[in-house]
Parts: sequence; C-alpha cells; structure tokens
Amino acid sequence: MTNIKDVAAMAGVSASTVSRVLSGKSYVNAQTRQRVLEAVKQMDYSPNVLAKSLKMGRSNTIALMVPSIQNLIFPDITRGVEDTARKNGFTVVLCNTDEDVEIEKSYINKLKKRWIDGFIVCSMMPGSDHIRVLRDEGFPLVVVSRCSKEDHLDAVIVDNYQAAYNAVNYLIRTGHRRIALALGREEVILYRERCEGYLAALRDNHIPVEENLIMRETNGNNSFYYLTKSMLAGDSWPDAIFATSDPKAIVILHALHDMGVRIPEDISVLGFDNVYMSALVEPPLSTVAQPLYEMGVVAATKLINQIKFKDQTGLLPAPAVDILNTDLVIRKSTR
Amino acid sequence: MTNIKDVAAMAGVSASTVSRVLSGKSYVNAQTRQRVLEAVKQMDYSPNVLAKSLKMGRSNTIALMVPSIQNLIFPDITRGVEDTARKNGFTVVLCNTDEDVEIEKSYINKLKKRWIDGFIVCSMMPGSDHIRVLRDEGFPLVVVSRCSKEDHLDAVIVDNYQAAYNAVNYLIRTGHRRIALALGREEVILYRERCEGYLAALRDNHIPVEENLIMRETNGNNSFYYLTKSMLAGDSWPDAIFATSDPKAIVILHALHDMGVRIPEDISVLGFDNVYMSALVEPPLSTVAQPLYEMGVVAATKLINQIKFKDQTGLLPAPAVDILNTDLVIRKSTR
DNA sequence: ATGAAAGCGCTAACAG
DNA sequence: CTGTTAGCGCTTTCAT
Repeated sequence: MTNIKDVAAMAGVSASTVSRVLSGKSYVNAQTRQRVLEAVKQMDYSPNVLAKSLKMGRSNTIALMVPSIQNLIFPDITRGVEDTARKNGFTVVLCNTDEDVEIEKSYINKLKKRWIDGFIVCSMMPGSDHIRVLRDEGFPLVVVSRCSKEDHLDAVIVDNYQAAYNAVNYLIRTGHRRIALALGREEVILYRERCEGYLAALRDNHIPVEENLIMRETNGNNSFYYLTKSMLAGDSWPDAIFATSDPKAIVILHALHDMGVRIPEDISVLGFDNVYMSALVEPPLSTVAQPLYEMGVVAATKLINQIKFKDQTGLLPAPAVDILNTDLVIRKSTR
Repeated sequence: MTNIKDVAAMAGVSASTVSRVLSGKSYVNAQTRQRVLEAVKQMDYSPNVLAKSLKMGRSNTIALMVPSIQNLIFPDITRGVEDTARKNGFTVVLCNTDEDVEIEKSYINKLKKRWIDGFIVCSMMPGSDHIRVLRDEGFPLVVVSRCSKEDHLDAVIVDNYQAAYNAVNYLIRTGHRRIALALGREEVILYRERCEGYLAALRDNHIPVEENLIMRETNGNNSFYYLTKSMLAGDSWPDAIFATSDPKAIVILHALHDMGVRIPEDISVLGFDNVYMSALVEPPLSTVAQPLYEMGVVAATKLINQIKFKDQTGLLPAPAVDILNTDLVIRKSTR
C-alpha cells in the first residue's frame, strides 16, 4: 500500500510538500504542485485515514445508536443519517443497544477511544446520563426522537403532544367516543407525550378517560396482541384505538383480524409514525406521519455542523432543538 | 485523555511493560503486573484503538454492505452481524449502496484506507468484480445471499432453487394449477434460482408455463402492485401467486385487497423470506422462511474466523459455502 | 516555497 | 523480566 513517502520520492519532493498540496492549506509552487498531483495519480495514492486520524484527533466517523435496527422506524432514520454522512465524507458505525445501559456504555467507551467524531442517539431515556455527559465531555451529540425539555441538547423531534392531540381530536370529530389507547413504555418520553396529547384531547372534548381502555405495553409490541384480545373480551368495546406507534397498530390490526372484528366499521385504528409498511397493511393504516428519513438527514447535518464548528473554535455550538412537522394521513383504517 | 505513558509513569515502569501486561503476550513479574493493573484502574485507562490499529494494521472494524437497510430482510441480517461482531470486539460500519457500483467502489476504497479488517457484502451481482477482487487483494470477505457457484468465495446462502421448487410443489399438491410468479430482477442470482425452481416444479408436474403469468419487476417492489392489477385485468386468473420475496408478496396482497380479491379463497399467495412482518399482515403470509438473523451471525462468524486465520498465517483460509436450511411455513394466505 | 524534525499513542524487536 | 529504540503514516511547527 503506497504511502506519502513513496509519492514524495516519485515527485522528487518531501513528504510535507505532498501533504501540503493534498490539504491545499498552504501555497505550493505551481510546478511542484503539478508534479505531485501527477505522482499521486500515477500511484493511485490516497492517504491512510488511520494515520491522519491519529494525528488530527478526528476520524470522520460518527456513531448511530438505535435501540434496534429491527424496529421499523429505524431503517428509515438510519438511511437518512447514512446518506448524509456519506455525502459529507463521514462513515457511520451502527450500534444496536436494546436500550441496555451497559451495552450503551461499553459502546461509548470503545468509540471514544477510536476518536469518534460524534454521536447520534435514538435511545435516550430519562436516566441516560451517560449520554448526556457526552456533550459536557466535548463530544458532538444529537438526540433523535426522544428528548425532554430539560435536556440542554441538540435534538430533532416532532411535537408528539400536539400531534397526538390532533389525531385524537380527528377521531372524535369523525364520531368516535370511546377511544382506546395503546401506550408504549412510559419511561420513553415520546410515548408519555403522546399519551398526554390523547388525554388532553379527551378532556377538551369532555370525554371521560376510561382506565380500562388504556392498554399498557408489558413486553414489546407483541403484548398488544394479547392486550387487545383481552380488552375486547370485556363487555364494552371501544369504537377506536389510537396506537402510539405503527408497529403497535399493526399488531392490533392483526389481533382484530383474528377476532373477526371489521376495521374500520367496528373499530377504527389510528397509528403514529407512518413507517413504510403502514400503507401496505390491510386496511391501509391511518396514521400520524413523522418524516423519518428527513429526521435522519437533519440529525446528521446538525451533527456534522457541530463537528465543523468544534474544529474551528474548539467549542460546541449552543444546542438547538429542531421540531419537524407531522402530518395526519388518513387511509382506510379509520371511518 | 490518559495514555499509556501516563500509566507507565504512575506505575513506575516503561510503556512497553504496560503494553505487555495489557496484551498478556509476555511474562511480567507478578508484582509489577499488579502495580500496572492498579494504575490502569486508577486512571481508568483504556488504549487508543487508532494508534493500535495504525501500528498493527488491524482496526477491529468490519464493513457490512447492503443494498438498502430499508429493505425488510436486511435489518435482521444486520442485527445478526452486529451482535456477533460486538461480542467479538468488532465494530461494524454500515454501507447502503443501492447496488450502485460507484458507491460500492468509493466505499471500498475509503474503507481499505481505514485498514478495515473485512467485508460482508449482501449486494453481490454477476458483474461485481470490484468485490470479488477484494479476496485476491487479501481482504477477508464473505458474501451473503447472492453468490454463484463459480465464485470461489466464502458465502452464506440458502438453496433457493430447491426451496422454490418445494414451495411451488406444495402449491400444486394443494390443488393449485395456474401459478403466477412475481419475479425479481433477473440479474440478482437468487431470483433467477427461485425462478428456476418454480419452472422445474411446473415441469415435473406437467404443468405448462404460461408466460403471461410471469410478472417481471420493472421498478422496485411497488411495480408488482400494477403488474398484479394488470394481470388480473386479463381474462384468465391464476389460482396462486408465488412471490420471490416477501416484500413483493406484501405488495401483491395489497393490490389483491384493493381489487376485492379474496385470499386465499380466490387466489393463494406464497412468499419467500419470512421477514418479521409476514406474520402480521392480513392474511398472515405463507412463506419460505430463511434464517435471516442466523445468516448474519454465520456471516460475521466466518468473517472473524478469516480475520483471525489471516492474523496467524498471513493467508486467507480456503473459502467455504455455508448453505442454511429453509422452512416452508404455512399461514393463512394459501388454501 | 520547501525540507527536516517532532510527535499523535501504540507495539515489537533488541538489548541487557 | 524490563527498558530503550524505532516506526506505523501522517501533519505541522520551525527553519531555511
């Protein structure tokens, strides 16, 4: 593998000169510059990134931490991140954490030692101080999806409260009264916010909250299969179910089909996310669309900006929260 | 960030001694060993991976190249790869290539310069010589899913021909005669093999091949929406559709629902892959199951073995093809 | 405008 | 058993 010295030798200059023409940060005589460029081309030389990183303390690598790439919302976000990273010369390391603090910590420690340039994390939890400190330690960091107001962190999110409020309001406006909620783990802030939107919409429409219409996740999305069945085993059915994520909604659709319930005639189902599959299930799922791919793009862009800013000033820019728009898309699962 | 010299100073030894106790490759006096270990713990030291990589020519990083993580089969494979990599101290760089040769090449070039330890590629095509040469150049390489007999490469695949043959045979045995085929791009070897299995099953059962029952992908999986509709617009319907992948089958289900076709009463649908979603669509999809997660695990294991072998001998081991078992899982989309 | 030299943090001969 | 030295490939003062 040809290195900078080989090129220097061929061009009859020193390694520093080669470095200079390649970096373009310093003036080099036009003639020697040409000779160097030629040698580079001849030998098909490109610099050893590792050596460069070691010297510069910059690796052009970013980490993307997700709970699991198998969860339908993360492939889209990931794609947005990766496309943006690639276009900017960055490489992305994928970390599945299963929201396990130990795995997260061990990844973080390992990556720090690799001079990782920054972190995008989609697995933030209230107790995730090991993540919050990253910024204090000087690491560029952007949090996606899950972020509470108190966190003084760069983030890209949607207004979960308002989106859920609007969604439930829509359900009410279209004649639903007994609206069940499929609620994800409440430690996850976005589920809590979506729940609050649901509650507020009911309240503002003078509809009483019925505790037995609230299904709480016990053990992954599949728990809603059983929760739905047991809710419907009771005597009073809901006329709609608002699911706090599309994967949950899809499981609920499945349970409903199994029970012979007609959708939306008997029960409407409304999801949240608009993952790609939502349009393809039967009936096509009405849902609150988040711009998942774009969230990835924005997150990566913000992170790269932080990195560049830090390059120049040695400091991190003040954090800013980007709130992206949601969109209620009505398909066939609601009447 | 504390380095090996700091530790050495604290323990009152030289850097090499610290290196030695940490690598464990050389005997060190038990006492000094203790002092070093203590210093390491005190300072919470862990080595700089970059420097180590530069020195050793090994980065403990592997690349995973997929067409797109948004395709439902890749999250599972990816998860298998990543879990296995992590357990073995490797980090994975995710590369979405859209099967674009230029993107693949640019990734490969970049990663080589990073001393990437090896490649797992899921986007192999007949013309992918830029990938095949990787092995010749000494890079550990394992190909997943797409691999032709002539390639003298490490690979993990399933027997697509036989699996498709069995699947179509099942359809015939259960009373279907006019079996349509939803065929993916024929450059992709696995689709060609699945097609051949389909053809052979028909032939062996003395069922004539009807060219107008073969739908050929034109523009992504969604093209099967229109292909299905236009096939059914003709006068003679199939009584079953065999899709060469689950994402295609799911699109077909969607088209069929749109047209009011009953599944499986009017038409049976059989997929291939058994992605997670298959069990959740309506009706739950009968399909040929590939062990996707396991394929990722096996691929990563094979790659890591190659890497270790190369470490010790300087050579790559002889390539071997692992053929994993498929399984016909019958759910509700076939009668 | 260019070269020499130092050093990023680590490991591996080579001495002793 | 341990320290000294050199060097992985690059960038960046500091001289010239």
